[in-house]
Amino acid sequence: MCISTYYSAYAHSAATLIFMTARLKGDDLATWRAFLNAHATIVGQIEADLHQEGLPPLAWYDVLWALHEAPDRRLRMREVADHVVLTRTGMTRLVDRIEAAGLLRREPVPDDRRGAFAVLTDEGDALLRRMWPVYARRVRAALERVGGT
Amino acid sequence: MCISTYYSAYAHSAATLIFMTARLKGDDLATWRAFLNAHATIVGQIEADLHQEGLPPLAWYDVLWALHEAPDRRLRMREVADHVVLTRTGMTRLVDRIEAAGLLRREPVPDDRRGAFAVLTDEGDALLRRMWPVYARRVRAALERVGGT
DNA sequence: AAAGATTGAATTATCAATCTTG
DNA sequence: CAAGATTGATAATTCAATCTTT
Repeated sequence: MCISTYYSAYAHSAATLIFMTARLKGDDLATWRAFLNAHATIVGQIEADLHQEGLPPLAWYDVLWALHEAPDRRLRMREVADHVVLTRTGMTRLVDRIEAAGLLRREPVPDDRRGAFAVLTDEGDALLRRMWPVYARRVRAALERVGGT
Repeated sequence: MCISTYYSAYAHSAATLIFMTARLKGDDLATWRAFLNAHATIVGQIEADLHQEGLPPLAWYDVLWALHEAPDRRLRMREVADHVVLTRTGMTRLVDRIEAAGLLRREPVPDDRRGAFAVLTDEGDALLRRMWPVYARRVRAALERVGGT
């Protein structure tokens, strides 16, 4: 199994993916550095493409996508932070910026007056759809290079 | 082949690693999200461990390690930036901090008076060796989980 | 007191402009 | 003018402290 499979919260989906890995020699360092290189390269390409097209960075995409997938297109602040893997405080500020751009709005939580929902707006949904092809192009290219179907 | 193999600049080494990947269905999005999750999780664990032990962050390790591997334990600023995958400007500041900590020193380049070398100091080498086991523990754990030798 | 979320101060990263040398 | 590297202004991230509600 490849590193990424184990940590996947998405491998359960209908789209089954099976990674088989054989390492002839157990050089963990080289394996890990290869992994880091792949990540930096692909993420860098995606960020460059988005910037080129005048679109927001990857972090915004992650937030918008998480909201898009959620029931009623809304998540608690805490849940957003968990999805995006960012500190709570960083999330507050990031959501501030995305909200200022009109891509999401905050709403109170009926049952719990401490909390706040982040809710995807129609504008946010529209932008998400504009970002997707740019994002997907690079991901697909990266995966084709390694021999995917 | 796994994503990471293709992008590896290290796969040429004596420690041959062969990743074979088969995806039964071509769900690139799920594959990619698995990859992102793996990266965020493992890097987060390493950073947490380093902080716990009172050691510098991963970025410092990357710089020190690159210098350690280089001939005469030195690299041009540009070369360091390439190894670590960071902007030139960010590299200047990062090297400033590491230099202030005494872990490396700048030296002029004989042939090219524009340039500067970053040279690993003995203190830097010593710290690198203290960071290594903390770093390696997590990497090894991550790779064992996916069935490596 | 603990959980959810925000704010202020300090660190770190990014963008454009600058300076020196080739 | 292009390459190597740094600097200044700006934006984003992190840490600790705060505020409200449970």
